[in-house]
Amino acid sequence: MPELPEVESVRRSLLPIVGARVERVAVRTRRSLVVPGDPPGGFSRARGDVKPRPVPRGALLDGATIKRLDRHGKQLAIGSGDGRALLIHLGMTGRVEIRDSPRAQTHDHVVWALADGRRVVFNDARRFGGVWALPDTAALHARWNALGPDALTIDASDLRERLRRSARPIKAALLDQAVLAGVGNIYADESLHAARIHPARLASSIRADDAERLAGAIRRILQAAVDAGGSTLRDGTYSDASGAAGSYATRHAAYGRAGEPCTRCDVTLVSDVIAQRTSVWCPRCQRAPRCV
DNA sequence: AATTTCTCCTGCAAGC
DNA sequence: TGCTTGCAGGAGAAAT
Repeated sequence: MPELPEVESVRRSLLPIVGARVERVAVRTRRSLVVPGDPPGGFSRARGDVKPRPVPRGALLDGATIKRLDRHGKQLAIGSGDGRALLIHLGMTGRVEIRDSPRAQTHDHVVWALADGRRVVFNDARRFGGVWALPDTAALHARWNALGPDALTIDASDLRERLRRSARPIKAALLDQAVLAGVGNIYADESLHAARIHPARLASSIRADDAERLAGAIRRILQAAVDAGGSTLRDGTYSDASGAAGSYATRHAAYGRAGEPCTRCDVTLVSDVIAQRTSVWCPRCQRAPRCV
């Protein structure tokens, strides 16, 4: 499942399309696309029989030259340089691929045909992801300003300030993109394990020393995962734009390891649902809060 | 206002 | 072998 390291790996692997011109765009699944004027939450979540609006010419960068690739948290922006941008959420199973072959694949939803013959494809089996057509830089800034700071550079005092007034489990707060942008279920469990913090502890109980360990763990783990090209799980769902898998899954200490020994103390890792997400932790290293 | 629950969707694994 | 069932989960909307 793509989180910050996977999205950053996708961004880097897409760099070879900077400078290319988009000749034409094919929308195969309108529901994976949101253009200005679509209902809140995107066309796919509209109630009733809402007729999809046509996609305005140029909204998907057709005719434009790709100038920049940016990322904030788990969101990727492909910009044309004149302010128009494509904002891409990978959701659970979303992929952006550069292909030489024109052959369509199952779950291809949007295809950008470049003037040099390559194709950039948004493919998403589970369709939790999508592409947002943004008309100008203000639209992109509005979306990204609504998110917390990028997790790769979070500092301890900022993190603590953001958690201080929250009566949720720390796990829920870390998954909230308005608190911190980029952490999902894998890296939340990895960071909490490294920082020795129980996932059910109240966010407001995080003290300065906890925040110091947690912010440091988040930055260190995310950077290591970026360096490894992200986490490709056994199901193989994730790979970058060139099809390369990431190797960080071999270094997971908590995620997916319930029932296995803790890498730090050998005690068997346990698992339960916290904040509506399967969570794995070490009952010795990450001490439980009183009422759990 | 803050927090939790519901919902979307498909592929895969386990069980019979 | 082929069916059913359960599970995985990001994040917006709806409910509490």
